[in-house]
Amino acid sequence: MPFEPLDQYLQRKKKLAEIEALGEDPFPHRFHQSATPTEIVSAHGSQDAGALDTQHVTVSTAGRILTLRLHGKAGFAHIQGGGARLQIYVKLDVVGERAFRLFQLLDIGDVIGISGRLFRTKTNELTVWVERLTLLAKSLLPLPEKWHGLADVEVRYRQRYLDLIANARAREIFERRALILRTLRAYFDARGYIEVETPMMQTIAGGAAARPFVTHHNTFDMSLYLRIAPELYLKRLVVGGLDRVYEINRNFRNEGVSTEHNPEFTMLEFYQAYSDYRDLMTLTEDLFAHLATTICGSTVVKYGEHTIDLGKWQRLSMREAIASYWPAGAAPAPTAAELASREGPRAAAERFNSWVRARAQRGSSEAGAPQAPLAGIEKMTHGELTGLLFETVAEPKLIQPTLLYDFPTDISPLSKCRDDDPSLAERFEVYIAGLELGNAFSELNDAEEQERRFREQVERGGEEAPREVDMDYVRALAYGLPPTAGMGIGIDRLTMLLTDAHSIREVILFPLLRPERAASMSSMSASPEEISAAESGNIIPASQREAGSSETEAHPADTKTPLDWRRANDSGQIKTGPGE
RNA sequence: GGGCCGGUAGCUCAAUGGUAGAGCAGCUGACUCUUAAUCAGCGGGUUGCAGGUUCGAGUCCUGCCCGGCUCACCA
Repeated sequence: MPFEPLDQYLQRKKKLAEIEALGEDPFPHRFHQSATPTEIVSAHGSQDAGALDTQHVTVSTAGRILTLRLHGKAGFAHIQGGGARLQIYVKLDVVGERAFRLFQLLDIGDVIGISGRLFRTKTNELTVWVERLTLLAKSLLPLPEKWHGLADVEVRYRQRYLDLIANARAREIFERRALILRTLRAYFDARGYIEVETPMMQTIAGGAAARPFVTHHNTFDMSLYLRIAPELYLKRLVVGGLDRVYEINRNFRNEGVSTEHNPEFTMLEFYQAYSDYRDLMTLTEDLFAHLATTICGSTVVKYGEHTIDLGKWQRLSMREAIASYWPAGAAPAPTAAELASREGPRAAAERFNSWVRARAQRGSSEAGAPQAPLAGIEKMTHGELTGLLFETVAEPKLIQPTLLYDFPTDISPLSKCRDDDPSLAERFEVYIAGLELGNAFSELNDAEEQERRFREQVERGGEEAPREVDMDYVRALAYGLPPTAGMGIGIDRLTMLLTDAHSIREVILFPLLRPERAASMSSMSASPEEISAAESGNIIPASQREAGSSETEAHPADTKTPLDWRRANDSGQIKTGPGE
């Protein structure tokens, strides 16, 4: 099926036919590389012309053509392979007439194999003096334009392959993401953890407060949820004697998307028996410093305008954080003691709201300040209010690495509480650059207390509360879970931090996007006249194309791709009109 | 879902309400060390979609679609 831009697609089809007429196979099965362009550049990039000549280095390599400069009976091109670019020089009297004719029929985007010797041009660029040239794959669609590269954010995400070809930074981000994963695995493997995989499809979606995705299993005729967290399964494993486990895998939460949220995201969770959250604070500081030095070469990393030292941490209680980041206009700032008191958080939240409302009336808007008052505070518990105040007032301000501790117990249903104050949980979160990167606590291992908290959640209800109590988990605890500490780290956000990326979509290869519109998809298919024209090598000008196929163009949704269109409608993925 | 910004040739972008343009990419030709190659010529558009105002709309109005940012949602 031809794709747009049709004229260029057909033009390239025509060249393909000419190449076949030369007796060349446009899609040969194999080609032997002695080295990739990247390897050649790193091995010989520093050798001067004299050294290259005396050593007479011959190479056989392959890659995608990114630039092409023909000069009559010779020409230059750059090929890209393994991430680096290498220039090649093709001369008629070296490669012969047939190969040179092939060279003239090549387009930017074609994949070729070449062999020859290395030399340096007049301008001292490392270049292959091509002796043999083979087409390895014909490209039928033009690559993004060479000056500006690929800038359209939507195309970069939808057609990530183009982003990876055109933007070196895209490739670097995902290479670095792989390095982060390797480093994490090595770190935990070296400390006696075993990596495990637990169910992604669960009958009860637990371990976090989030709306799950629902699916259906045919044979058992039952609903299944895509997991929102692996937590409850990993702790079952600790009950089973796997004292140190970790899992790196996807979680799914049926929520909105933002620069920090994708509905599926990758999470590291690890648990270690005979430990508590203090041990994990120490581990966190060590782990982040280790990651930064391994991946960025220093504990100091740049994130946008900020310079962040992952070797220096502050520890702050949630109440201290609220008190110290309280906006000046909403004075007086609550004290930690006030926030600890029975009505303290509510009074502070009301003070905050009246400030926001008054400011809205004055019409003043300070940069970065919230525009809407806190919603739903009437129904919130003491702990929920504290958590909300923290997120509103302090979280965006936590740029330097911070371990935030003393979470309210009533927003921490899976944590042990402090011995000296049952309203506070033995829990902390990791904040860096205003991002929430990690969440850790001493795991609640009292089965009866856990069951009580679960029942309370179910009774309180709400969209994000579990529908039923996971009694098998409670039963597992009843067999005895050693004192255990556990932690989750968001891999996507961690990658953002270590690659200076400011949207989660930059670090996820294929982030969730709204589906492409049916109408625009149908424009990618061509009419029968166009296809036969393509086969005969004739190109129909757009003006005639339009006239010749106007009947079918008039209702593309009905006539071109009826199945796709109806399917999209049935599933409600595409909005078809007002009022939906 | 709300607010703000945007959608013009394949790409990056122009165009007081008055004939839709440029560069790159593409095509033809010239050119045996170029690299944003150069030179000469050619083709390429339902200005996101649908209405409205107007003698006349890329431009103004309304609705919708799509994207980005942001707020809300999201421990």
